[in-house]
Parts: sequence; C-alpha cells; structure tokens
Amino acid sequence: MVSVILKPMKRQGARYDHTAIERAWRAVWEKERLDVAAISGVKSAKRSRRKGPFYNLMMFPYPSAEGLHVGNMYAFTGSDIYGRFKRLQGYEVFEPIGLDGFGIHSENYALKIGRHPMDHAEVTEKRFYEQLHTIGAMYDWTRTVETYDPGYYRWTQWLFVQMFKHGLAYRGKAEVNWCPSCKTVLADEQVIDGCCERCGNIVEKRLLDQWFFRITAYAGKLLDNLKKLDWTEKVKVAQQNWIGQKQGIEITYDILTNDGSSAGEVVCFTTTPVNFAATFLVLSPEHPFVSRILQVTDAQRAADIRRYVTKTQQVSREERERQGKKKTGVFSGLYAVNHVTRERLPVWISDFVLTGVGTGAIQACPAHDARDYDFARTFGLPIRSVISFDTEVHIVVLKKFVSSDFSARLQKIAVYGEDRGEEYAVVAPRQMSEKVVRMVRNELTGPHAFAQADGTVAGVITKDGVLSNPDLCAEFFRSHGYGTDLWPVLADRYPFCYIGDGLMRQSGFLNGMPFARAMQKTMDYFEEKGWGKRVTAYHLRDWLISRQRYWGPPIPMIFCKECAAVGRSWFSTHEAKVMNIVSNNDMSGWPASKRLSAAMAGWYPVPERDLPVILPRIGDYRPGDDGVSPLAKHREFYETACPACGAKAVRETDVSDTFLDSSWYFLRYPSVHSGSNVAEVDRKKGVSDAMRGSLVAVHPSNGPAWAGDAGRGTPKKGSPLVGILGGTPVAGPAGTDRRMTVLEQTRRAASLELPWDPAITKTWLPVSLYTGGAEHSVLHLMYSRFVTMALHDWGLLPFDEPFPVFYAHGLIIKDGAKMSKSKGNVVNPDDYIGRYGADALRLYLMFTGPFDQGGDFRDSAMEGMSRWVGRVWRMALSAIEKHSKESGAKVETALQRTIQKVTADIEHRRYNTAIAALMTWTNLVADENGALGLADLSIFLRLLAPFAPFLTEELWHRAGETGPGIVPSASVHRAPWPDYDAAKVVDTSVTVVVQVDGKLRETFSLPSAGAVDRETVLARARKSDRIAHALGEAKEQKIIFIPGKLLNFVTR
RNA sequence: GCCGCAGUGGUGAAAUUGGCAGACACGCAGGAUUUAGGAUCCUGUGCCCGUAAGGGCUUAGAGGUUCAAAUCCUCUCUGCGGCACCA
Repeated sequence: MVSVILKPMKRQGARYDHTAIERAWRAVWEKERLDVAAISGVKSAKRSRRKGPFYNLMMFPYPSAEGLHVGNMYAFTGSDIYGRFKRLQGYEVFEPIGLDGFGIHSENYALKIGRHPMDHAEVTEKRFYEQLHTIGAMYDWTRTVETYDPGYYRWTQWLFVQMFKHGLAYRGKAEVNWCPSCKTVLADEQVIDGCCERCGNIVEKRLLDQWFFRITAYAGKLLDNLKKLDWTEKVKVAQQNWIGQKQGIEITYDILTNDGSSAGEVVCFTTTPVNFAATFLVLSPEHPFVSRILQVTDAQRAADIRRYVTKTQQVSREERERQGKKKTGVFSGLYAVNHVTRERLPVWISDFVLTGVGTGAIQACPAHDARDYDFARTFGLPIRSVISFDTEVHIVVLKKFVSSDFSARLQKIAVYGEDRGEEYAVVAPRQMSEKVVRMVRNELTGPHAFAQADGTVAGVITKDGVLSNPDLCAEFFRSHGYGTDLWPVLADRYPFCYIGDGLMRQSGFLNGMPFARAMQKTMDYFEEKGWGKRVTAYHLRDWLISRQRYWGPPIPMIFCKECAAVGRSWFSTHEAKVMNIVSNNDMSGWPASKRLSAAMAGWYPVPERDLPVILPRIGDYRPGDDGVSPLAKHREFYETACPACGAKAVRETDVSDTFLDSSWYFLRYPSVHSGSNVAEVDRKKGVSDAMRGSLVAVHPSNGPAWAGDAGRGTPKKGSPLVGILGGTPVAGPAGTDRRMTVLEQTRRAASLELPWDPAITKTWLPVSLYTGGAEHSVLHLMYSRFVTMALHDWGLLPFDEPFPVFYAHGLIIKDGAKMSKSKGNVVNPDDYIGRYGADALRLYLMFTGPFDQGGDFRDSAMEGMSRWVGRVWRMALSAIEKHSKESGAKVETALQRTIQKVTADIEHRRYNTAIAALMTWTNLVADENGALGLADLSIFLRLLAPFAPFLTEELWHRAGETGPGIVPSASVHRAPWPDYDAAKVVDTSVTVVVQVDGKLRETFSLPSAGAVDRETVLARARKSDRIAHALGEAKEQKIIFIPGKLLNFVTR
C-alpha cells in the first residue's frame, strides 16, 4: 500500500515530543493515503496476502455543543484499535467517520445560541473533523458522510419514497402533546408535570395526522432474527422486550343498548381468556367506538362521557401514573353479552385501558387481575372467581398487622377480603414460597396464620419463625374471633386470587382443568364458534416519522386536493403491484387494498428525478408558536404542481425523524465515490460547498423575521428563488448559475437507481463489526434493522441484517457521574492530547477497565500512563542505539507469550489486560538491563501499534533507519501481525502448589515433565519441612493430585 | 413491580472448563539521583497479631455442594441499566 519509504522524523533527543511527531505522521499518512481503503480493488487484493474486506464501523456522532468529549474518544479509540488490529492481520479495513448532524439535538443547540442551524452545522463540522483528526484513528477521510448534505439526504428522501411506494409509509393519527395557550406541539421532554414548560398551562393530548413507517409489519422478523445475531446479550434482551411478542386471542363482542338493540361490535384482546370470570368490558377513552356510544346513549350520559374523555386528555401519561394509578371511569350505558355465561356485561370507559395496547378494549376478569379487581371494587362491579387451588396450604394475613405499603405489595399474590370488620389477604399456595414467608415475616406486626383448604389451620407465622403446631394455630384464630372454617368462606366470598396452577371451577366444560390448558381450550372453543381469533400481538408500535421542525429532510410527499376529491392517489395506478409485494411478504394487519388507496387519497411521492427536495434556508426556522412546521409558512416552498394531474398542490412541510437519517448511513459509506453520486466525487473541488450554497439562496420569507438573522449569505428580501422546488428550477440572481449546474448534476444522479453501488455493497456489507453505545439498543439499532429488512425484501440488498456483529462499549464517567455540560464535568480530549499526546490518552482510556464497562476519568492515572509511554520511548531508543540483533533469552521467551496474550486479548476487546501484558514485558526488559534486540523491538512495536499509532510509527522508522531488513514494511501499520512460536510459549518449569486440607502450605518449581508425575511431586512434597509441620500428627486420608498444578493432602 | 447486569485492597482493576486471590497500574510511604522538574530510578504497600520467623483473616451478607469456591447452587442486601396500568 505505502510504496515509498516514509521520511522519519528528525532526531529529537531523548524526550518524546508527541506534538511534533503526531503532526508529522498525520501529514505523511494522509499523503500516502495510508488509511484510504481499497474499496474497489479489494477483490484482486484478496488473491494476494490480504485477507479480504473488513468494514469496521463505529456509530457516527451527532455534533453537539462542546465538540468531541473524552467519552466519544473512548468509544472511537476502542473501535479503532480493533480496526488497526485487523489491518495488521492482513484484512483490508474500511473505517469511516461522519456526522449525524441533522435533527432536533443539533437544532436545539443552534436555537439556544441563536445561530442558524445551517451555519451551526458548518461550525460543528469543522470543529468535529479537526478533533477527529487528532485522536489517531485510521479514518478514511476521503469518504465521509454528513446527514445534512443534500447529496446524502436526497437518498434519505428516496428511502421515504420507497417506503411509501411499498406501502410501509402511511399517514395516521397520533397522540401528541398540545399546549392550547401556545398553540404548539410539544416534545415529551418539554412537558413538565403535565404543564407546558413555557407558559405553565395544562398540556392536552391531541390526535394529529402524522407520517408513520409500518415497522410493526416486521415485528416477527425483527424478533426471530435476533437469534442469529452476535450481539451484546443485554442489547438483544432490550430489543426482545421492546418488541414484546405475546400470543393471545381477539374476541368480538356484540354491543347492545339497554333495550336490547344492536349498537355495533367491540373487539377485545387478551392473552388469558378466563371468560367465565369476565363480568364487564372496558374501553379506552380514545377508542373509536366511544363516538358510536355518544350517538346511541342518552344525552345526560353522553355529556358525562364527553366530560370524562376530555378530562383524561388533559392528563399526560406520566401524570396519570403519578396519581397512584387510582381507577377512574364512566359507564357507557351499553352492554355486551358474555359468550359462555350469556350474562350481560356492562361496558365502561376508563383510562386505565390504553389505546395503543392490544385493541384498546378489554374484557375484565376482576377476580383474576389486580387492575380489573381495583376497578370493580371502585365501581361496585361483580367479581366472580373461577379458579380454585389444587394444593392445600394458604397464608392468611390479617391486614391490621401489616403496613399499608406492604399490603399494596401483597396485592398481586393475595386474595383480599373483609370479614367481621377485619381485612385480610390470602396468599395462594403457588405463591407461598420461602420468599413470601420471609416477606411476610419481615413485615409482621402480629401473628399470621396458615389455613388449609379444608379449613383447618396449618400454621402460624410470627416474627420468630413459623409455628406449625395445630393447637397453637387454632388458638391464634380463636383469639382473633375466627372459627377454623375460615378458608372456604374466604374463597367463596372474596375470590380474587392470583392465576397460578389452579384448577378451573364454575366454568362449564373447563371444570377441573388446569389453568394453562383451560386457556388453550377456551381459545380453541372461541375460534370454533367464530367468536374470536388467535393473534400474535406486539408491544412494538409503528415508527412516527414526522417532526414539526425545521432541521431535517423535508418529507418528499405532495398532496393534491383535486385528486383527493375524486379518491385518486399514487396507489390508484400502482396498487396491484404494491399489494403483490404486501402479500408476498406476509405482512399481517394490512389495510385492504381499497382502504390503502382511500387512506392515501391525494398523496403522491415526489418523483425520484426531482430529489432532493432541498431544505430551504429560512429565517423563521424556530418551531412555531402557532403549532405548524416552520416550512408551512413558506408558500414558495410548499406550493407545487400535482405530479399526476398538474393541478396546484402542496408539499408536506414536516421533516423526517433524525433516526431515519442514521438508519441507513452504513450503506452509504463504501459507495460515496460510486458513479451514482456526482456531487460527492466533485466534493474536493469545492462543488459540495457550492451545493450548500444553494441551500442558502432560497427565497426569503416575508417580513422582519429575516432582519435578525445574521446567517451567511442571507439573500435580500425579494431576491428570486433558487433551488429545485416544485420540480422546476427557477432562475437565480447573477452568480448562481454554477449552483444550478450542480443541482442539475445532482438531479441527474438522482435518476440513478440506488444510493449505493451494488457491487461494492456486495463486497463490503453487511458491516463486519459495529461498535456503539448500549443507549441505542432499541431505537437506532431497531430502525436500521427494519430498513435493511425492507430493502432486502424489495430485492435491493442481498442481506437482511445490517450488523451481524455488534459490540456495546461502556461509558466514560467523571467523578462517578455521566459527563454533561450542566454538571460541569465534561473532559475535553484536546487538553490531554496537547499535554500528553494522543497515544498516551488512547492507552490511558483503554487501560482504565474492560471496554464494555467504561470507567471513571482520573487525571492522576493519566500521568502514570504518560510515564510508561516515556519508558517505552527510552527503552526503544536505547535498543536502537545498541543495535543488537538478539534479545536475552528471558526477554525473547516472554515476548512470545506476550504476542499470544495480546492477540487473544484484542480479539476479545480486553484492551486493559493487553496493555498490562505489554507493561509486564517492558518491566522485564528493564529488569534485564535493556537486553533487547531489534527483531524483538520490531515485534513489540507491532503489538503496541493499534494502541499507540504515532509513537510506534516513529520508533519503527528509527529502527528501520539502522539497517536494511530491520523492519519488514514501510509503515508499522502495514506490517504483518507477529505470530508466536508455539514451542517457545510452552513452560519449561511450572510452579506446583501443595495444600493441606485445602490450605496453601508450600509452593515449588519443577520441570514441566516432573510436575505432571504424581510420584515426583509427592516425593518432593514429602521432603518439605513446612508440609511436615502443617501435617503434624494428622494422617492424610486422601491425596488429590492435579498434574502440573496442585497437590492436596486431606486429613479429614 | 418485571427483566437484565454487576458487587474483589485507599483507587481503577486482574484471576471464570472450580485449583497460589489482588496481575498491571494509580495513590501512599521510605530511599537514591539531579542545578531544577508535571523528570528518572530503587524498595515497601489487602487486613489483623508479631521486632522477626511465622500465624490468622479476607472477594457485599447468610447458607449449601466440593479435597478445593471470587468462580457452581439457594436466599438476602446494595448499586446500575431497560421496561412498566402491556390486558
């Protein structure tokens, strides 16, 4: 790769001048294109010594306020070390970097400091890239990706269009936080205690039309595929929980008015159809059927319902939880009929039933569900138990003896009731584990009894333990005014109990059947009768894509009123094809073909050849006080022509979610130079800048919003529009011709099919190793997987998982807390790189602990690492000076072992112990008075190179200068990774441990051959005074011998 | 509440098919060297008893399995992360 002999630094004397050395090598590496991956040439390289492509990807950063902090550097360095290691092993490694600079995070900061997001992006890009150049990572700087670059987000928009065309993007209602005073939508984090953070008014929930991606269509595959992924386990578990698969049944109920006439149907979802115990139905306040109820119920009740629904809307979900989950609700006046008992079930409305969960409607079985039980108790609804226990013993807890807090904890596992003025709880036998007994005992303020199913007392729990003496127990009951026939009374009169391994009763054909089997049987029965249908439900919700914000890719959709009026949409002409795709991919829960078309009436994607829809530079980019997207105030942006009928139409003015930008970026990196992207190829000539210029020169808004905008290149009021808006370029002022050319180029490129080169993608993807923070366990990693699966199903990608191997790194904290500006504990790596050098900082960060664990940043330890770097420097210089070929035997053998350990440790990202091994070896060299030959120095430098790229490169060249053949390559970073000699790492002598009764009494060193021989070791041990002393008079009963390791005299 | 992960010296940590607990560092103490140093080098450093030799104790706590447990099992406590009125 590096064809010329690199020029080494001038002699510096003994001190390691990290600043000068780092600067010099950065320049040389860039000139020699050391870190530029052979993206296209890798196939031919494959046949030579290189082992093939390795795509080493680190989650790209979103540029924040402070620039890179040391936590970022920790993560990037850990990833880079592995990349460098793989390259030394002979892989062609591609390690790209970019910026996730679009989105709310960057926008908020820009807003805070009063800078236009476009200008802010420019500032942070410069700052981040400067910093990222200094940390010693092997980034391929010829292939960066910035999500706010039109050359990139054109393809983000393209992706949206494909989603739409494949029926995976749709418009639907979503609940958002709405401040009626500010008339704006608020993000969740802008809602403080249910009130608007700006004006203090109570925030309402509103249903607004939003764009969604139908990620739920992939819920099953997202779950199933987890099995085949090599990911940090806890991230997999997090995804599993988030997807939340559960098997259940949807049961359809006929709803009747009081006089028995039909009012419609409601579908309830349940995983546990205890239908003989169902005594009422509950709908969420947002359930569509509520509006039907309002029509058929009497005026007074309708008013009550309206009031209740309005009230629940004013309370945020967080607020609701804070109110202690007290049950509220309102009766609808309507009834359903229980299929199996034929009883009337009153239909209630309550906010404890959530809209997004199941079908937003439940059949309540208060005897067997704590929430239903609460609700039934609150409103005096009937409770019927249909489960009895198949074992004997129960605990009876008199509530007057426990705290109310504890009583609440018991709720899930106990039967509650009231008898003769005493409240009590009965714990089901299944639940009466040791844990419960201990729990009860700890909380106890008085004695508690066991009862048996036949009513006899089994035992009493007291503070001191469990009394099982029946007489004492009977006495306990008598003293509290109860007979010994307590339990059967309780079971019938207060039947709430936990669902365990009970047997069914009062359940017709299910009687006597174990609970779990009864549920399956019920589902069979309901399906047979046509009352219900088994379904697999998921916790996962569809991905809300739209944002009423400015700093993101405009959603590339056009709405035509004329077409909407006649029910025409893009699907009118493409429906058959779409539905074909849908059915081929077995996406359940799809709207019927007619409905898809109707739901999207009037909607058209922007034609691909017209992408990108440029985000115009506007002055009034702040999120509106009037509740609409900033772009919605720009007629010149949204006015366009309908792609189908040519009538006047409007663009979507929402932008897409940041997570869409980052959901596909890994596909772009290897292909940024591919022929499908003119803009990127010309980037170095400044074309990309010109493109950004085109962002600037867009028609100004009317009015004074522009006056205060200090942004670069803000056009004067009234200047003509430049950009591709409405698909028609508009002439710009003088000097904009060139920009037009670029945009034309971009547009032509956009007519190409894909954002990536298929051949390159086939070679380089999926990503070989993805490294990133566990905080992205769910969102980013889930979205990327979804997008990849969709692209795969459309036949555009040959794989369906983007990151077969994902490694979650730990976090660097400072003084025990996460770094954040508000805490004032952000550590800037620049200061430390300036003072100690990038290598010392890299080493320190990696030495602080295991890479998946993170660590606490401490200055003093940093000093220590700096000292070791100095020792290595002097050790190497001294070896180069002496110029001996061979090391001492001890040093050489130890180095062989070090190769073995460092190789294994890096492979498992145990960087801390790899560094410790290198230190141990340098300590040995020092102990041996620097008996280090150049051949071994060359090996050592290669082992250290992934961690300390600058130091090792400098020493590599100084060693190379001393004579031909000293170092095997021009750059240490293109040298072959050293192999160890298996014969040399075998121990010639081992330490054998001698124990007496498992206690260490003596150790001695023996030749390996002797140490594995029982008699030899035993003979040696017999000679030991210490062993004799330890054994004393005792006679050994047994001798344990582990060859090569241990001898244990057992005297017991 | 549910799920997951963790708990080892003054500090970061090492040691996991069960086999010398504390590697490697930081810090601290003492010493050497240097005009000086944010320099370098040497020695010591888990706790307790002891001048020492030596002995005892020790991996959050309790119990268990084993010749042998930081490691395996049971329970408890503490901390961190995710989910949470999920039907």
